[in-house]
Amino acid sequence: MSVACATIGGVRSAPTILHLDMDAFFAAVEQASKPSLRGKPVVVGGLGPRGVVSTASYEARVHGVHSAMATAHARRLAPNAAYLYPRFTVYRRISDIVMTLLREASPLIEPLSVDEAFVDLEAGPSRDDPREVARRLRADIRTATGLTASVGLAGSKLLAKIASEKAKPDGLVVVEPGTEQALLDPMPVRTLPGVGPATAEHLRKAGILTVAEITHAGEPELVRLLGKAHGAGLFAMASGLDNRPVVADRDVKSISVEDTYDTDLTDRAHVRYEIDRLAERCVQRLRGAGRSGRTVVVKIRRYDFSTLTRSETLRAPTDDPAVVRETARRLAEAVDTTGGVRLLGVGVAGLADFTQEDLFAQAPEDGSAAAEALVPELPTAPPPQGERARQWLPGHDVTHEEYGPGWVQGSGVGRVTVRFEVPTDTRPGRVRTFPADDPALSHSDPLPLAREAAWNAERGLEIGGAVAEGPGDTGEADGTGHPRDAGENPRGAESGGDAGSGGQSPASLPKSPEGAASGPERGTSMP
DNA sequence: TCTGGGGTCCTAGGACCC
DNA sequence: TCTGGGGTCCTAGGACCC
Repeated sequence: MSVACATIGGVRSAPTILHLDMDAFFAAVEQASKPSLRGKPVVVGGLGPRGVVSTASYEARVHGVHSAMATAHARRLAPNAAYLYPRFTVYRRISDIVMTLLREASPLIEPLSVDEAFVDLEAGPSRDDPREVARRLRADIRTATGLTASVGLAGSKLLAKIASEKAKPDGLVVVEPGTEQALLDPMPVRTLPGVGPATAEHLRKAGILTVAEITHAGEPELVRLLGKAHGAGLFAMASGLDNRPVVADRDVKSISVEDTYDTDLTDRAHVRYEIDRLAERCVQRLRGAGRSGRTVVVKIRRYDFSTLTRSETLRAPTDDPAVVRETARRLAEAVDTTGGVRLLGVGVAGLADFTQEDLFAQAPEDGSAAAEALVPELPTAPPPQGERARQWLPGHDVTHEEYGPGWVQGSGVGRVTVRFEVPTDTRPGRVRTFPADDPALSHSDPLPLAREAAWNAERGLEIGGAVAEGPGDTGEADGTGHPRDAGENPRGAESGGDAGSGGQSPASLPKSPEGAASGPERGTSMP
């Protein structure tokens, strides 16, 4: 922590901690990419029977749709919204731009997710008023991406975060030193980080509903109610005492992958097949990060949502697919899965900093294991379901030989509907329908946003895809400008949502070999 | 139509060691 | 052969966050 600033009671005397949060990030990116969706309700998330909402645009929130809600529920609330699978590669690209701009304000930034970060302005080069820095940042982000961000400025992380929440959407809120407690006192306990449904219920039973009531109860009472760490921490927060520094470069501690299946897995061979594939994906990500790990973890969620984990710590770290697979298999096989399994996961923890090349150091009993490990054994069970149709996921990018670039609006019963428009268009593009197996239609890379392309050019950066002039020009002019909701950002996920939860069960669709990180994956949409 | 995916941190009991 | 006490590692589960 910088020494340049005096602190009083755990809060700086100047509002030099900045929290930035992009507004309805995934949905906003989709609207920037797809002119026909601007001003309209957009919901991004899993689209399958067990999908949940990652992000709803403000137009969709008006109807009561919010993050972490079952997508099926959202469809009932907002049947006319556009429902799209996430495009993580695009979000990450935009995120990189935003983080770059933040780092220019101060090298001490702590990203919390793709769309959110703390910045310690005390560590930055600027002697300007933090308010001015924040104003400039918001303007620069809008220039570079076309998207809006909300910013909170305060003397602590706690208050900066609360402030950015109040600032949404597209605002800036500064917590002036000295006003902290007056701001906190009337807020519901759920406002504090670390207070979720369970803790809130605990507190409610003790008659504690607001932050002020936490401080009034006193620290011993909180410790009694919630335990040492949680109780004491919460009491400090409620009292406005928050010394947590902004920490850059937090180290990853575990890497895991998981899939929820559209229908429960009941067959043991099928479970084993899926465990194998998850282990493979997990190791790919592990290796991609240049890491290895000692502890293999298997996660199983049963038909009744009861969730259990089994883990085993190896003698040495590994990134050997065979070792992870065999360990995961063994752990999974020791669990009673009669009744069905709705989710399986494989993870690796206890990460070490190197990629394990020395296969002999970790070979299992079987002497041939080292050799086998070089050629990862593929899952042996047959793919559970037959034909692999081409997958046209709503929201994902395609190109037609004749009509050019566009995106999948919907698919089903052997057809796919495409809207031909590109981010730089100012009017909605035309819609056309094709046979699902039309050879003229193919998947394509996402195009840069309109502002993104210009920003990249200005900085002399390579663009992730040519800026296309869209052939599909004119279209229905329907600009229904729904009013912007001044409402708050719901708690819960703005990230996550693997496209995979949708449509077709992951079981029936082998993952793209390059792993979970990118692009269209699996699932089909049957509207 | 219930309830995603990727993480972090904390607790608690037992093993094991000194 | 009345058995203390502390530290660390491992495992499992739970709460929480985005």
